[in-house]
Amino acid sequence: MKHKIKTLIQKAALKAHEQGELRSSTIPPFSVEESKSDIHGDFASNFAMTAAAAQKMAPRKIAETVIKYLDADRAFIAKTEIAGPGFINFFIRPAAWHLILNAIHTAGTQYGASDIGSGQKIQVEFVSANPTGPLHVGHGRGAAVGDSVANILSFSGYQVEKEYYINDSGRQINTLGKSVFLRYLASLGKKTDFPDDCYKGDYIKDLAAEIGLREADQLASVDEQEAIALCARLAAAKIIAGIRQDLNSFGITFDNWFSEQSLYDSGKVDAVLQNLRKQELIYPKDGALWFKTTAFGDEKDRVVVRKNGLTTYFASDIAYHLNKFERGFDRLIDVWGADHHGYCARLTACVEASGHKRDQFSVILVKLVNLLRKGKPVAMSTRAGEFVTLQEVIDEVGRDAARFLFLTRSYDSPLDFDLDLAKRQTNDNPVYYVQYVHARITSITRKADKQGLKTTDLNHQAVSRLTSGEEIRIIKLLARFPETVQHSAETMAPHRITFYLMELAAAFHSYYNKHRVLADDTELACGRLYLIAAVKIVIRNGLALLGVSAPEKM
RNA sequence: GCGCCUGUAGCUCAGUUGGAUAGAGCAACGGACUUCUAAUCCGUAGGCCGCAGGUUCGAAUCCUGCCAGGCGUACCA
Repeated sequence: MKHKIKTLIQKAALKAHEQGELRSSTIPPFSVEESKSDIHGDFASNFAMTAAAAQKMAPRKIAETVIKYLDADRAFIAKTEIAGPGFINFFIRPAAWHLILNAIHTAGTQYGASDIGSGQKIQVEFVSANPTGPLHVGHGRGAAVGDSVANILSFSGYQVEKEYYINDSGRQINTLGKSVFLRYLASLGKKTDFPDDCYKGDYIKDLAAEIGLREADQLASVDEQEAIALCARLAAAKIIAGIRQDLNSFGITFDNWFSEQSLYDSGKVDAVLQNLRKQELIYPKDGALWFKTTAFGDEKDRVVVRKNGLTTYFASDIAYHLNKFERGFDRLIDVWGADHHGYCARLTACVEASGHKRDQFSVILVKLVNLLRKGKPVAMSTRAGEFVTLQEVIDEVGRDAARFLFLTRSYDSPLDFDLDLAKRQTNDNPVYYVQYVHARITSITRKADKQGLKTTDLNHQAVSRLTSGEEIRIIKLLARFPETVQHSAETMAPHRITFYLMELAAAFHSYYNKHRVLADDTELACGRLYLIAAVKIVIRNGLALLGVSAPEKM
């Protein structure tokens, strides 16, 4: 509808110029926005103001001229007005709004979808928690954001693949093996020191017991280093299986699980380093090898191979991201915790060094989750074994509530997750407010079915009865859904969907309390049923993008 | 010190990429269930959009400088 009005204005301006009433034929960038207040109509354009400089005319005068030549379809636009400094306000006829409902019913589950991605292959990598312990609440936020972003992009015409990167190589995995092995020895009654840098959680003891039970012979027959390596391998596999299960119960599945170790095994890391060395982007200094990331805007160069000959995490990360491009992705999105933001510049550098464009790689930095208990912060540390797992939260708060809660603010903003609040006040959670709309509508249509009333057949006569302010307001909101999704895709911001749904839910609940859907007047009832069925479609589509269910009953 | 992010109602946060009178949810107060699900609704109250300049028809939004907070600033991941 906005687009339609925009074209009307452009045509009018050109026509006015032909008739000599406007000096210039240039059309400056201008906008058509929804009016905030009904007094200003349904849409407003700032064309006259932005054109003032080029036309050397007063904005209100330009507005007058444009309106004079506006070839407005009278079935569409009821009237136009000039207001304030030169806004052109458009008042849309209800009949024009009614057409939206038909479009929603026709599109169904696809209402809100678009092809702005035009089939581009895009990869979203998220969670990627180290396999050294179960997922905790903090990971939950990244999981909710990543999955939702993937949903939204896919709905917007991108070809999306979701990937989990497993850091199954390097020091922390060795530490894991050591922790498990030491707990195993302790369980045999051998006295051992348990160093501070080892993982102290109870889950380590469980792993040790399990691995000990199954691999006792093997562990006894090899030396300590091999035993640790064996423990590491088995424990990591076990933990990954657990993580996969936790994510499943959070409603999240990945298209691909990518192993860091596989990059070493296939020689990809070495190959990439050699390649960069040929390009003279890697140089030796102080006994280590450095990547010249400063050539691409990083503040200092970064080590890829340490003095002791071991590669850094960054080295395998370079190989990993280049490998992503080799797999044919046009764009890469990484979802990271905000505490990793120091990493952005160097990874962007390696993307550019490999001949790709800077904007083909973006990082979503999700701010920290502050876990609170009775309003007081809870310290969390995987190493110390002090954390509340994601699974615990899902069990106590519920999957839908948890996912919705994680998406109730921009990821740029830190999130307080009060356990007691989330557990105790489940009824106050906004997710129920939105889901309740879906359940209510289902309940009404169920009753209508019994009365033999049709809810999904288009009846122009009935729909034309939808003239109340509340009804038009709801239709306007429904009309805004597709652009909300697109905007959310462009900015990779799922919380826009969340806020949109809360607004739509508010409009519906308010309407419900004021007007009776199953009115005595059968024709009116049919019109209203057609309307609320459209609301149901949009609520369902929106919740689906967030990974939240739309219940038939509550 | 430098870099990134954040400062909006008592609290937690939105704010349609620069638009008209800045919005929600909690919390507070007062109302609405013989009627489609009260997990709901209606009303009242609450503001120097951190501060100071600048850009222009117009700024919470863009620029500069301060102030406050968070995170980062490894041959850790």
